Amino acid sequence: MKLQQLRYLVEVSKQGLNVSEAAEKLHTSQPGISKQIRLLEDELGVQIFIRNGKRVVDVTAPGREILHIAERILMQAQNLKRIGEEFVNVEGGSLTIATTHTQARYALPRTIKAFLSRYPKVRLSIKQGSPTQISEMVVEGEADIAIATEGIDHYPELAMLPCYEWNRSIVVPEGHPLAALDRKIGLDDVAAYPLVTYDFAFTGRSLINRAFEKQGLTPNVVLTAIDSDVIKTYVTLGLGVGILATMAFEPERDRGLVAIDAGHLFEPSVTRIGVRRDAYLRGYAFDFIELFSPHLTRETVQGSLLMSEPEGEEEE
Amino acid sequence: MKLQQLRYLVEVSKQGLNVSEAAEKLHTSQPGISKQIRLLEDELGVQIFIRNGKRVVDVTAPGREILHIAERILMQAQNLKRIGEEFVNVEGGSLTIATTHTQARYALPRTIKAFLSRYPKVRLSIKQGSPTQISEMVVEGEADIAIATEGIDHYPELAMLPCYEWNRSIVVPEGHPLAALDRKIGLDDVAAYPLVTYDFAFTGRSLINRAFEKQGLTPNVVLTAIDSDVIKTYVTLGLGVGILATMAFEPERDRGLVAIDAGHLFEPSVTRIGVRRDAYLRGYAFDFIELFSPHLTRETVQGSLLMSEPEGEEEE
DNA sequence: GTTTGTTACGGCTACCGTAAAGATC
DNA sequence: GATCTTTACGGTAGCCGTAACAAAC
Repeated sequence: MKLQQLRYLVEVSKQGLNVSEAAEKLHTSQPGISKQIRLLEDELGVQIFIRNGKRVVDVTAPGREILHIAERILMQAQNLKRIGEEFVNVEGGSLTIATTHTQARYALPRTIKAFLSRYPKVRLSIKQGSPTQISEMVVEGEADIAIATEGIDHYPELAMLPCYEWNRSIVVPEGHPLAALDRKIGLDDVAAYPLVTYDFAFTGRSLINRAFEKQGLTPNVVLTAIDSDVIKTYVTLGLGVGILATMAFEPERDRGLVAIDAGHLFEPSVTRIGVRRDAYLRGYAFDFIELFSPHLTRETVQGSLLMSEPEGEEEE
Repeated sequence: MKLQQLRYLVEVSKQGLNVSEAAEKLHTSQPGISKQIRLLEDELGVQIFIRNGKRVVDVTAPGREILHIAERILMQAQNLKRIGEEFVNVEGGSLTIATTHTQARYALPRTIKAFLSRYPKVRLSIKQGSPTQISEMVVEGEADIAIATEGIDHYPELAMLPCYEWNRSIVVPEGHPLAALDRKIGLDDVAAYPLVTYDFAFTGRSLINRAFEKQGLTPNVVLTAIDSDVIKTYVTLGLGVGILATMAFEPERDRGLVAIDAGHLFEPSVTRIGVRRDAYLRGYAFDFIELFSPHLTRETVQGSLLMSEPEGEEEE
């Protein structure tokens, strides 16, 4: 049994059982892959792929288990290389954070700044995307750490660590009737105006909808954006009332706008850090997490990684 | 990076950093091992072994982590082969139980009988040893399942699943004064006679000592044995009073002896099943566990395997 | 007919084992 | 001096890639 054979196997599965594409991705020839997979099947004594004549059409039952374990082996082989890098160059290396606009724009800058001055030699890169994209980046190994709110569950490979809770605010232009309200604002007050808020795939948008539904209100959402700056821009233009994360409102910068706390209108959201359970994290990655959320020490994080991984059956 | 290199690495470490012995164990040449380890070190960019001139004297810090992961990779490669066997021959295969005399003699026969009639093609073998030996057999992969009482903790590689609690009995020859006692037996009654009980390394012997100590009594142990049959033999000969597991007393067979329940004198002991967390268990292995302890279903066991593994630093 | 997977074959890498030399105890 | 590890070197297994063939959509 050789590691390459496992690599071939996993890649073929990843490419939708297409040997040719797998060969291209791995910069090698189809026949090589075909042969090595055959050899592995012979050695293990089981068919891994079901072939219809000469076409790979499915994975056998043992094949599914074998693929699962093969992935774990390859992941750990990766980890070996990382350990090497870690010790060769304790301070240097790279760290990739996958996150949403809101986190990148408002929550992370403080952490990033502290991290960069502590580890000037680490090449830090940030990838932006939807919560789903972010999770997949980490699952695929394209990013080391995911930071996002909601929308990230059923990935058995990921451990999700709660960082902090946050609430929402209603944002209106100065002089807007809602700003002059002399009582606590209610959902019905908000629902009376056209709304501007996050896109559906993002930051607990479903949570906002639920809050309205519960009171039998149907909000009139006239614009959905994936980032808070766009929302604020259109609120300034008078297009409607904005609902966004409280942290995304900066009084000094956002002149002309007024924020009204809406913590009592919507359930708080929880921002979480996600990492692959079986990935080897560099020392500075743990420090990054701790800088972002001080209660997540290295010990806490490593502890959570090993807890009850649901035995998820992954379907394509 | 190749699997063989990892195999070499782990074997050298196992053989006390002696490359020559590792070569012999693996039926290959020393130079081969030396070279491959060098190549791996080059590839990873770290020294794994510390060499004093030409002699391997220690493992570096990164080396320890690398060894740890390498072992896991090899274990999973083993698992791949097992999956092969499992599916080639669902009913056949082998299962090795490591256990103590008491379990093998009194607790297991019922389970074994049921198992053999269910899986007549499985080659079942039982290895006997002290709790420590048993645990090591499973850690080393020489046995699949350990069954023992106490004395098995700090092995981070093993998951220990509680099976049942049991109590002890005092065993005396017929006509012995303790048998005629008209009140509940006390520790002081027992301490008045010479005692025959388990060897120190076994079945909660320390627990017996503690019970006496707590009451300020110093028991006079005249004979320690590693199996219950020996204890009963000497009790029959009048050498002293026996303390053994209640299940080890069989009224029909042990004529001439009387058992007195001592559940109130000593804390109950818990018998546990131990398996390697990262081993792949054949389907029938799960069935064996469930036959032995019905509450340990396949789901329960697999669940426990993944729980909080303490990050143990293993020293040689 | 086009795409896709297997078989056949040749080149070449690199692994393994033997032999010898260097180092440590 | 004995044990142990590394270096040097030759044989060979096996991996890879090209080319041709076969099957499926």
